[in-house]
Amino acid sequence: MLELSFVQKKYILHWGEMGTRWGISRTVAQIHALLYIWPEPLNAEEITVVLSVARSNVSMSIKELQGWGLVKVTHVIGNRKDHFETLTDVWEMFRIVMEERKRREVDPTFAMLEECLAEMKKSRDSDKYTKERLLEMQGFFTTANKCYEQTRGLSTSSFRKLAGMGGWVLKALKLG
Amino acid sequence: MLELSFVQKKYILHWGEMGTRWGISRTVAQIHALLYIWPEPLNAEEITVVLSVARSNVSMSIKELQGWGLVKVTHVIGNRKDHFETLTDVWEMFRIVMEERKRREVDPTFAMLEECLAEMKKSRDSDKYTKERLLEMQGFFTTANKCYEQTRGLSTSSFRKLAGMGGWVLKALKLG
DNA sequence: CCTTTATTTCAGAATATTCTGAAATAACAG
DNA sequence: CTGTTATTTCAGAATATTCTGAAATAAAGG
Repeated sequence: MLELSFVQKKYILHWGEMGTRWGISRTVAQIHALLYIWPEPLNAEEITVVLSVARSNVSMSIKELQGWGLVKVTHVIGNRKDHFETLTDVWEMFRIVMEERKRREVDPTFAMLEECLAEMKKSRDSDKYTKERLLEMQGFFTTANKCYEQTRGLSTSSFRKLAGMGGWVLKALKLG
Repeated sequence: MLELSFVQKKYILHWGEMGTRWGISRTVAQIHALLYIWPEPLNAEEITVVLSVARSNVSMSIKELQGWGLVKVTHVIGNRKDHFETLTDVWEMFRIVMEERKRREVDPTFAMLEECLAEMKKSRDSDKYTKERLLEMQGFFTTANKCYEQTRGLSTSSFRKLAGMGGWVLKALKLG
């Protein structure tokens, strides 16, 4: 019967901890970790047993992971239970999380800044300083977003190649 | 008496919301937002009043922000209260946060992976698949860290310049 | 249909986090 | 020293989040 080794437990527990520091619930992060290190797709029942959490918690957490696009359903022949698996490509995983967080947090912040500046204009708000700060923040987000756009589509191998090259930033800056 | 405009409130509330999504307490994020858009350093009492939170909460939250290196104490002549201010350079702020999160979350994860792999070696763990996954994860962190090292020291102006250039990643890859 | 198995939903319990208020401590001025 | 002002600490209240268990719903097999 499916049982975790010492190392596997360690990895899963650590991942759960990290999750909570980034606004992801412990169980969600643990399930993701489990699927990542487990060689075959697992069904909800198995996850329940291995992580010692309620069946319903597994159900909800998997929904959450599916919402992030990190977990997919598969089926095992001769077994009608849903089985779940996650990506093995970590860079791809990272890319997906970035994309989602951008959509959920960065875009709304962008919109908020836009609204604030529009509001100031409309009401002829004379607060120079606040306006300046809002513009600076908007500028940062715009610039950061441009950088992101340039790297979001990179394949794992391009990413590795890029990182392997020393000082490409300086090279790029000189070329500019 | 120090009072917030509609736009200022909107900005601060939004920032508080965003904070909670990234594991930062609401008050901590709000104080940071307030200091960011306020033209002069504020003392704890003023922050208490403006944000309607307990004096002690302000005290603890400022400690937290100082721990992140995002808030500094200053003094106003003729006033012995501590006054607080934050950076105006957003890129610098971002850099500081990245550096801290790396120290608090990425480095320990690195260590954990190292420990797991060492443990597997020592106990002659024959679980090929888990080992493979751990190595892949370690590889990702190593590569990501290299990328980070290449950009951590960039000044705001270099950062802007880089973002302004189209397709530097591709250029850099060709040069590689 | 009816039975069995699988999954989801959701109210409220359990837990974790944040925040408050009171008390302790510190810093200063006279 | 002593009184006053400023700051910090921390137990527990308030709140927010996560998780459970029971009940509802869905899906499949006969």
